[in-house]
Amino acid sequence: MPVQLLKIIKGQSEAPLPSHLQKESLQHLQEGCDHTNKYIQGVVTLSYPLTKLRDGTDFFKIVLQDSDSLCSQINSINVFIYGKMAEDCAKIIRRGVIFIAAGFKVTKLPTAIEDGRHGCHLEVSEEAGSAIYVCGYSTGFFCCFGCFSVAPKYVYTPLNHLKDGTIVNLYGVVKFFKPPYVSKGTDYCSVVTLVDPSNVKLTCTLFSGNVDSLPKIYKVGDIVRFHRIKIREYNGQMQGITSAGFASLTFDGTVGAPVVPRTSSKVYTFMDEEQKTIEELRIWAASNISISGPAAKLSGVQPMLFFDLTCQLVGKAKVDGSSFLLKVWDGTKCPYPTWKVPVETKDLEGEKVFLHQLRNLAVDILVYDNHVQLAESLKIGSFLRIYSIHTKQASADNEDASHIEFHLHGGTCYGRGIRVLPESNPDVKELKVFLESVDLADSQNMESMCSMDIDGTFGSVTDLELHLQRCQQLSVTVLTDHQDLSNTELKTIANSTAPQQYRIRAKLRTYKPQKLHQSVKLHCSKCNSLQEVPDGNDFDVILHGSARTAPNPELHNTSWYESVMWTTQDQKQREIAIHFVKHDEMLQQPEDTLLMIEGGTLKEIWKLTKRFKCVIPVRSTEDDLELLDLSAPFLLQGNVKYYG
DNA sequence: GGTTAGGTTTGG
Repeated sequence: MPVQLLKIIKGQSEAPLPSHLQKESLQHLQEGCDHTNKYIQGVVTLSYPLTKLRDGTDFFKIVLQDSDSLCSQINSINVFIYGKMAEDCAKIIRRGVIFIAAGFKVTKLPTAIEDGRHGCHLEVSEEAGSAIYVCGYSTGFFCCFGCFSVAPKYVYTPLNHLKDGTIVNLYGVVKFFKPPYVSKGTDYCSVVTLVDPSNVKLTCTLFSGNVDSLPKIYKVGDIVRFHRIKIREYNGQMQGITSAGFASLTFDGTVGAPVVPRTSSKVYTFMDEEQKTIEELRIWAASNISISGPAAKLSGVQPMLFFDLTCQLVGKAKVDGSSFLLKVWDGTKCPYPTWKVPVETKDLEGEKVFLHQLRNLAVDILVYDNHVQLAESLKIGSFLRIYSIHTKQASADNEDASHIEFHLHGGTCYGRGIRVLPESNPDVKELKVFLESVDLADSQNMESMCSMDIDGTFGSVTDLELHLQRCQQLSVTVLTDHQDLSNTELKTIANSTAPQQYRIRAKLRTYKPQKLHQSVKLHCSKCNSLQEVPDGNDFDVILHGSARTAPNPELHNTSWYESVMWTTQDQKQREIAIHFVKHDEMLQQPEDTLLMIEGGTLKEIWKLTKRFKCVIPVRSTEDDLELLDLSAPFLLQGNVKYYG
């Protein structure tokens, strides 16, 4: 955890500290106690110049005053900060700032105790897993808690408001980028084109002697925050260029992904406001930036195309002055025979046994010219993204079989280049899991699968290829409206907050309702359950069930209905009762009559609905007539059925 | 502080 600057409002840090941390007061600090989940907060009343210890470690000492116990006898403590944190803190800590530390070590002071100071001191370092938060700059000397000025507030300029000759701060979504490469001058260079909701593009040319201080962009759609970028006019367009003090943060552009900045600077401001900006830009980008489909896998390559490959480096070799060989794999099998670059075994760096095991899965990528220097520096086992690899189909003169070659040509057009991905990268995490699942023994028996006819007939087509082919097919149903919206991945939509407008292109897997009558459901407002409306068959089953209860003669002929009963002539000899409901103690004409029926079949009920106004299927209990199962209609009127 | 590059692919 680097040193972070927080903003202060009324003495409270605005960006909340990790919730597991509890504040510890100075009085309760003791050597040997567990302070894992504690933090200490106070005002810096003294700071000493940054020095080096005998072993070269940077060392920075401050005195911290516990603002909650100003009156108590012990209200301050020495804090020793070591290493990189010392260097970082020395840059930003002044008398009067609020200092918060977690993950500290409490050690007894070997020296005499000064007035009012704690008998112990705190030790803080990156190695010890400490985290430091520094809140609010104070311009003057010590002042009372709660009246600090606010950390410098940054103003961000939308891309449509940029003016020549200014130095600005801005946010943008990466539309295009060239990963850092060695320029012909003294620096690394990275070209980044941004867009923002103003729909204005800005191409920035970023230079730095330190490759780590250039933005860590891994893919189009990443979001960046640039501080102190100079705006100039070039060829009639605004252009961004690094100025002194340029700093950047880069964020994954995926909606719903954690908002964690990728940065090289240990000290940066990042508050709730920034988090909100990133989340808003992600949602804007989701429907306004086309992110080139799913990343290609080796199993999905075709001859004559350019693609970005996320892979692991398993071997490398110098070929000649202007080209360098990288052997990589991504766990999938290229469906074509691949070119093997001839190199002497002694020139090949990499685990020999592993390379042999991977002989059917690893591919040779030849990188040229300006990429050689970077390729040479790569470590075996590292995870890479190689941008704009060219697949070339070629047939060797002395062989009949054609093969596919992978080239990373010289130059940086279209973002050609190589980038090392950290293990924390989500794509790397996914790749690692996949690589671990690959059965190498199995892959070594794949020689025969490798044979592919020259005319391009598929010898072995993996599921993934089939999937890709399906995705590439034209849609049968084409939405003619909303052409202005670009397509959004379903994953992005699932992670977004409603309401939003999207356009999708997707493969139909299933649909509901399968039958039209299922588009209406029965709903119970009490238990909130939904049930299918029974079709004719279901109703018949319910009627059969209720027919097992014989009509109860005691319930016949009451003041409000007259009953008729008969037994069917068929073998089943069902008893059927029909109760004609009276109106004003009078029976009505059939077309005005409401009747109740016990023991009827579906067919018989249909017939009755043709003749009589309303039919209610019922059954007898000991002392009353009751409706059937509520999933059956309780009232039939002509063709209309009423459900409970 | 200045230089580099200033998006638009394919030779090996």
